[in-house]
Amino acid sequence: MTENDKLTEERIFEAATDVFVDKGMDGARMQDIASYAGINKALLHYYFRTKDQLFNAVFEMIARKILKKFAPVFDENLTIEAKIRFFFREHIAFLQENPKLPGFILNEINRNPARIKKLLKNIHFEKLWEKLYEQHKAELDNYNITEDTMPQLMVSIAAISVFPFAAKGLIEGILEKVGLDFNKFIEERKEFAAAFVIKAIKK
Amino acid sequence: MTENDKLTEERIFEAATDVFVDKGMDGARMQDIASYAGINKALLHYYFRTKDQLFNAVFEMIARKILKKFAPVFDENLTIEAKIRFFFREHIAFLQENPKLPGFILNEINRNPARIKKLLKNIHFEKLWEKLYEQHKAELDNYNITEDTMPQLMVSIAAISVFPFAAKGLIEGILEKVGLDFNKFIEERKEFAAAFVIKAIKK
DNA sequence: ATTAGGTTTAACCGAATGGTCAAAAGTATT
DNA sequence: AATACTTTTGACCATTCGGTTAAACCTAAT
Repeated sequence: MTENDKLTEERIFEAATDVFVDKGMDGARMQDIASYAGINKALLHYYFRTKDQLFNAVFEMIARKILKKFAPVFDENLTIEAKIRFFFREHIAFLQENPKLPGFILNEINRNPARIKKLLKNIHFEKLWEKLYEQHKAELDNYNITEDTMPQLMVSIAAISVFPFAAKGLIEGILEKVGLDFNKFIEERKEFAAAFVIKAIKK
Repeated sequence: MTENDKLTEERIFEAATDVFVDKGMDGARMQDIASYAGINKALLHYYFRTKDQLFNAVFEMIARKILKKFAPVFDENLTIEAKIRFFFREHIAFLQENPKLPGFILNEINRNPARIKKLLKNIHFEKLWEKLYEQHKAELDNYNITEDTMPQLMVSIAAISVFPFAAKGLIEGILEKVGLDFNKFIEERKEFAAAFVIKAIKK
């Protein structure tokens, strides 16, 4: 029973994840999720009372998954440059396996900015900030990184990693027209991005 | 009459633009657009037969508007560095006035990747490419730009400019938590981004 | 004043959608 | 086998939504 339970609920959850990520909250249909999970629509409401509830469960799971991917940046004991290389390699690899996540997340943040504030509440950026600073204090003399430009740098790094996936349709289209392959472009990007950023910040 | 015509149709179009950009195709409601334009819902269908037709009109207008903003990069007679500075200054300024466009465009591209291919059909990237190369042939010795890395560079530049707006809700939330203001962050970004990219590509 | 044209509206329609319900089916306990 | 409980289903409901229609309204020409 409890075994079968888990199976059904899990099947629903996975189906919901697929459909929501693909169509977004507004575009997703409960019937689609049910069909995709191979069950009756009423059973959806039996396990997750409303569409909102189901969506929230999916969204939170995905958000947690993503935040987890960022964590190593603050933990790993590496030099600045090694960390940058590590980040792009791991993060882009993650996005290669989940190429639709950026578009989904960005869109849903736009649709409901309040939700994200709730998620951010439990993260103490000042602490992470200080931790990061402590880790690399000695190195910083060799780089053009100040307290002012740090947020700019972080956003730029995120942008360089995430944007190609958020704009996949567009970039894929353009690359195709000049005879290039999106997947190869992404594969090369892991190295390019790291070198690019390192060069930009080095004194 | 024809004066009033223009006024009504224009009012509808502007209302539709606002609502579509805000809610996306799936989230937008014809009734909302009608109310926003101060007219009856039936009148919407009188001027634009279907929701799809209205949406396509809005989308194409916006796409054209954006592409126009990119054009100067290929025309202006400036050095590479001046062009990069010019681009970030102008493009970010444009996004400051239209902060919701990136999210809208990216989301709709995801929803219907076929549409973008149709739009790209009329743009000949190979020609723009060559034109750009001709313009800066003499300068290129001073920069680490090759045929291989050119697409990576272009995407990175776009990413650095567009991403903060596409992820506005998220970035705003994080900046707030460390006592920073999004608008100021963006204002400073014009200069930072240019310096960052120039430093990254300089030999 | 009447006619003819486009413009605007209220009322309505059918399909789709999120959600409910009562009954059926399945399972475990006694 | 009977009982009690959970899971699953088909049928159904209320509302929302894109879209239609016929009539009212407005304006200009005759």
